[in-house]
Amino acid sequence: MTAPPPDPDSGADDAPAEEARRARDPQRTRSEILDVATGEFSANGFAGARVDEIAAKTRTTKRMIYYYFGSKQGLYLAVLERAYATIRSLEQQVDVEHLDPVAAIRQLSELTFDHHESHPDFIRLVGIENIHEAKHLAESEVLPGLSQPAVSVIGRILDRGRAEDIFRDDVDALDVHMMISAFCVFRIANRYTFNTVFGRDLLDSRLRGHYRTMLGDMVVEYLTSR
Amino acid sequence: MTAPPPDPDSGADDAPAEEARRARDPQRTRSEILDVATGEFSANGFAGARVDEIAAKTRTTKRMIYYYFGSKQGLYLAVLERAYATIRSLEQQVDVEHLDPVAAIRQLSELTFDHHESHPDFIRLVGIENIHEAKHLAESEVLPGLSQPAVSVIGRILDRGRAEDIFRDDVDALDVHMMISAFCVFRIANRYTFNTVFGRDLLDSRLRGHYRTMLGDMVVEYLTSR
DNA sequence: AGTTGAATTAACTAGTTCGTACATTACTCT
DNA sequence: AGAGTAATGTACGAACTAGTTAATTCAACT
Repeated sequence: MTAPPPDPDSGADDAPAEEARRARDPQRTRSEILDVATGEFSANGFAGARVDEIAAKTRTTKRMIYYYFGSKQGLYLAVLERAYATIRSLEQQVDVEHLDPVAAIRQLSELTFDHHESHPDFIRLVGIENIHEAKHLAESEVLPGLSQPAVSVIGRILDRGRAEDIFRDDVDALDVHMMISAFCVFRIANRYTFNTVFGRDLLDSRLRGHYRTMLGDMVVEYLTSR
Repeated sequence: MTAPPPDPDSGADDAPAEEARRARDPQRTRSEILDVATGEFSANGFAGARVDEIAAKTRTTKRMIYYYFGSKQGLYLAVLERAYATIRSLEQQVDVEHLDPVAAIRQLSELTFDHHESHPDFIRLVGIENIHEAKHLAESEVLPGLSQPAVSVIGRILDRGRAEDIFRDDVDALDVHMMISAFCVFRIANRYTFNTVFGRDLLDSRLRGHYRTMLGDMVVEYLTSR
């Protein structure tokens, strides 16, 4: 039996007193472990990541990892959950109401493009989780209900576009989400093999603008055709 | 010092005599190891796959794996190389010359769609290799020169389409290849997390036709716009 | 038949890796 | 101040894993 885990969120009122001291700061210890673990898991996969290595890169010890997260799997799940929680804010940023449908869908595409580019760790974690057929993610209790907003934003854009009779009506919001994600994820996730096999770095900064507009064009042209 | 590895391809004339007997068949032993290893690596990742487990699922022993492939990495690379070699035949099947550009690019899209759907192992291996930043693949000596045909087929289609003035001219063959692959790969690779998060199985057989035409439409509409 | 070398098998080893038992320190509340 | 609890450090071990040593079997050739 391990000691009972502490309260995950015991008040956000972190006393700003004594910045220099670092002892006894569970909040910070927890998040520091998660930060390091995110990097290690995304770089080495679940089996490839080493608990000892994660501990070594932290200012705490391995004991703390087990104290807070119980097991390697528990830590991995916590990393996944935090990563998914981070992404949910994306779709909310789209200014759906004040843009016409075409501009809105293009903005959504570009926001997704930017977000994925700046969160490669998340994409790798998702890839790793898919190798394991999402069996860890399936056990998460905080995940459900995290995705509705993402889809409903797209749904509203589609509805408006159809009301104006400029969007095709044989796809739903999830299809569009998939289409955009596929493009953005592939560019990040398959960067290395693509470069090795075809000799082109999809993340070359000179190509960034090209691929960004290419994505927007692709989605818009597809939706407005017919 | 290990014994020198045998000739990888010493004649394909397998004597059909004595089907029942299985002793002393290096050709077969080798390929059986590769078959099992492909499954194990794609299911568990490089670090997660167990050499003992691979050996156990074969009719040979672990020593044979080291005899033929030298190391776990050597086996993994051999698996990768064989998987990539399998895929190269795809683009050759497109009937570029006898179809108009639009029909040709649609056929290519659908062939890619079908191929990826029937080779999930390959896609998972590529994903795993990307987690390791393609460092294993980079050491392959048989890989270079395997990808040109794939791209040149698309290049010829694009050229014809532009000669007829029906294709846009701000993308090259690699871009189109990327666009098609992204869609097909995402559908397979992210199947599990997508289903867990959004509750839709991208590989549901009832959705297959929908996504297949969606891909073709997407590529064609994009290329023919403007 | 006898020799040679490739193919195969079983048992072993040296090094990791996750997880824990136990001891200790800091903080909080009365 | 003192008791009780939360947080942390150290050291260790049981289980596992990649890779090896060494002995054995088989097939082909002379």
